[in-house]
Amino acid sequence: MPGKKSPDKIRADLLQIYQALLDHFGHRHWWPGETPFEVMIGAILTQSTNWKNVERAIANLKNRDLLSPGKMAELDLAALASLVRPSGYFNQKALKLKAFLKFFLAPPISGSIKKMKRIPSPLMRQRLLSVKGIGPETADSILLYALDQPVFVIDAYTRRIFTRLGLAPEKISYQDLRNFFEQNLPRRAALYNDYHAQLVELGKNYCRKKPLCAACPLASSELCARL
DNA sequence: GACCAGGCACATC
DNA sequence: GATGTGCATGGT
Repeated sequence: MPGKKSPDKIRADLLQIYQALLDHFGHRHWWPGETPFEVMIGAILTQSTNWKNVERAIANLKNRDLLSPGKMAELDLAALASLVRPSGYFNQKALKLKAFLKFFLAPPISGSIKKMKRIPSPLMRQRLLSVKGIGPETADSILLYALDQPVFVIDAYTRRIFTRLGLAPEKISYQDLRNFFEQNLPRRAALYNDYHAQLVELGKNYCRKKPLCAACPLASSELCARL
């Protein structure tokens, strides 16, 4: 990060932003999902999609008792696509789910979250990225929210908010922005978990393309460059 | 009816 | 490496 600010100042700002969001929204208790497997499926389904629509898709699977790796793997592609239809891009997502299930059920993971957790996080990330349909954000969401690894998830909200705050250039790469957080925050999965969740909440409610700055929880903190 | 939502793969320059 | 495009439902 190009910065006139000292590392100490950057770290203080990052923690101050988190605290302001935590005070305003309360702990977010993410990820919304009952099991690590459900979290991973949700991570794929939520790509560029409103979470409400993902919930409908997951409900379709749950209501038919199909939200399990074995049962989903047995479904034919058209049936799976039909079930996840509400989440949008349903043909693409059915293919992505199939690719992930194949990866998840095959050795060395063999359908075991424990085995997944045992694989060192950078290697696990690399393997997730090799699955068609899993990109950087989805891989990191799985690492953080399903496997409890201290990996900071970057999404469109994170980029927009930190650009607005003047803390990141607009065209910063995924990896550079992720490094910015991981190098300036204590390496704790629980912190990364709720910090990202807070940013999504902020992004959904205030820091949209048309800024709604007046009521933003960061307005009074004098952190937002738009104020 | 336009715009947006917790991306990604692929083509092209 | 940067930029453009297809994928698609459902809410505002």
